[in-house]
Amino acid sequence: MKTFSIGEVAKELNLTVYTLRYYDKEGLMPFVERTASGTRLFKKSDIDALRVIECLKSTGMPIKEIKNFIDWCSDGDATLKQRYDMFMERKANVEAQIEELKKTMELIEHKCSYYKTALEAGTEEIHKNNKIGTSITP
Amino acid sequence: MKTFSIGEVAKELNLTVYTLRYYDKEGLMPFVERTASGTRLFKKSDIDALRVIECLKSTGMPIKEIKNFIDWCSDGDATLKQRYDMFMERKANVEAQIEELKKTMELIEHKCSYYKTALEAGTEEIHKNNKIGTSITP
DNA sequence: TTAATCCTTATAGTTAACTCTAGGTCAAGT
DNA sequence: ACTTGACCTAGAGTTAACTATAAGGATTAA
Repeated sequence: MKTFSIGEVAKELNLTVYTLRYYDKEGLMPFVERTASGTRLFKKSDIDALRVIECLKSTGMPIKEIKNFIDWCSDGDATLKQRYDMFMERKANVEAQIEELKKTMELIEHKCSYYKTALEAGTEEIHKNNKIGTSITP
Repeated sequence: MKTFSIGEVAKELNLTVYTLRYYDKEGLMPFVERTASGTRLFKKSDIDALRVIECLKSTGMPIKEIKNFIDWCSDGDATLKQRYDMFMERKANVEAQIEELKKTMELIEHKCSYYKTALEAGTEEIHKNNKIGTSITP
């Protein structure tokens, strides 16, 4: 079976080898095998697992919690419920994050048009006697 | 004009007084006035400005960059272009973040259904002979 | 007036997630 | 044989963003 070096995996996932070794140290990759002399041998499935880890990371999940999940995976079917619950919670969490970003977007877009108008007028003064709340400070 | 104490502002914005003082130290609130004895007096407009700061923070903007923006605000009309460009860049950035989260969401949802099926079957084995790529490791 | 409850500064400590260095091993090429 | 470059570990250093502590000053309520 084809295997990959830590350098190859780092390139593939846009991570550094330092980061991968750090993840390993934190217990995120107990499944990665080694040669007799200690060099890591990554399988295709290990890279897939790392993609899942990156996915969880991108939801803002801290590494220690990701480790819990990895441990549950090693523990087998007894932890299916925990893992299901975890992903359901992640789902709700990501939905909330998207909503939050959409709210943020509204204010950002307001600022874009505020500055567009000001830029066209050459001065922010144009907004100064706007008292009806269409502008947001500053 | 009505003013607010640091404690009131902290409560209003769901921040701690430590955080607000930290922001001040980092130069994010040069507009906040003080009493003769040094106590901060926040105006309504200062709270609005802090909301904008929180908005920028929620886009993932580091505090040092937010400080640049605050400095530009103090510099007046000469910096309108920078500020406009900054918000346009933030807009693109937030759009990208939302897209990223939507991609993340797809994998998370896949995992939810993967574990739902496994949970119903009582075992992950149910997915083991699925070779057509509808499952994602682990 | 005295106690409580704010506020202040300066400075130290914490946490997460890297990021790097030093010193060493190993396999391939010249 | 030797050099090059990628790998290894242990452990130190970095950065951002808080978070807390110590020591003290001001304001209010009994």
